[in-house]
Amino acid sequence: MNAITVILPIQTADGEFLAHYTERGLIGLDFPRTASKPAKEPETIPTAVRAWHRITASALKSILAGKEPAKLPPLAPNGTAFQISVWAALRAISLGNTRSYGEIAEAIGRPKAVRAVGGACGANPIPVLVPCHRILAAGKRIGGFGGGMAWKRRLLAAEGVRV
DNA sequence: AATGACAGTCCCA
DNA sequence: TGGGACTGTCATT
Repeated sequence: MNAITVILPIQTADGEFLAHYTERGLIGLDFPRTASKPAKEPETIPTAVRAWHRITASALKSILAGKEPAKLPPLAPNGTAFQISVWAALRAISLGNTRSYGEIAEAIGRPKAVRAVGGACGANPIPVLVPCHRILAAGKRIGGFGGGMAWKRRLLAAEGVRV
């Protein structure tokens, strides 16, 4: 495996996100940092990555504006088999809808691994596009969020979700 | 190799 | 309202 990695910035009204790519697709998306570091751009950015990045930027801005993105880049997050299955289940949730941690656990065939689903959500390397923010605790309580509760509330508000 | 902590949930008192 | 069991992953010991 070639193991190229490209990190490209995305400017939004909420700050500068950083998108991480390998030759397989998007592997990570960082929330804006308080201490902003410069994005690392190699001399030669593969043509495919440029194309993916346009799609990523468009999709990110769409969701922040509360609109379902027309298209997503190839998503290739690294993780355990359990985490991959959780993230796949998250992607099936459309904008403006929510699930509970328990519902995700059931959907992947591990109904008792509710706690672990929370862990997998927290480990999600591609927040927003892989909608970990659409997972609420039982009874529509807000639950937690790795990127900070402010972001979870911000994203849910954009999608018109009330908790 | 074992333990503790965690973005949860159900059960039973 | 509160404590215990259950579960996958990671940091720490």
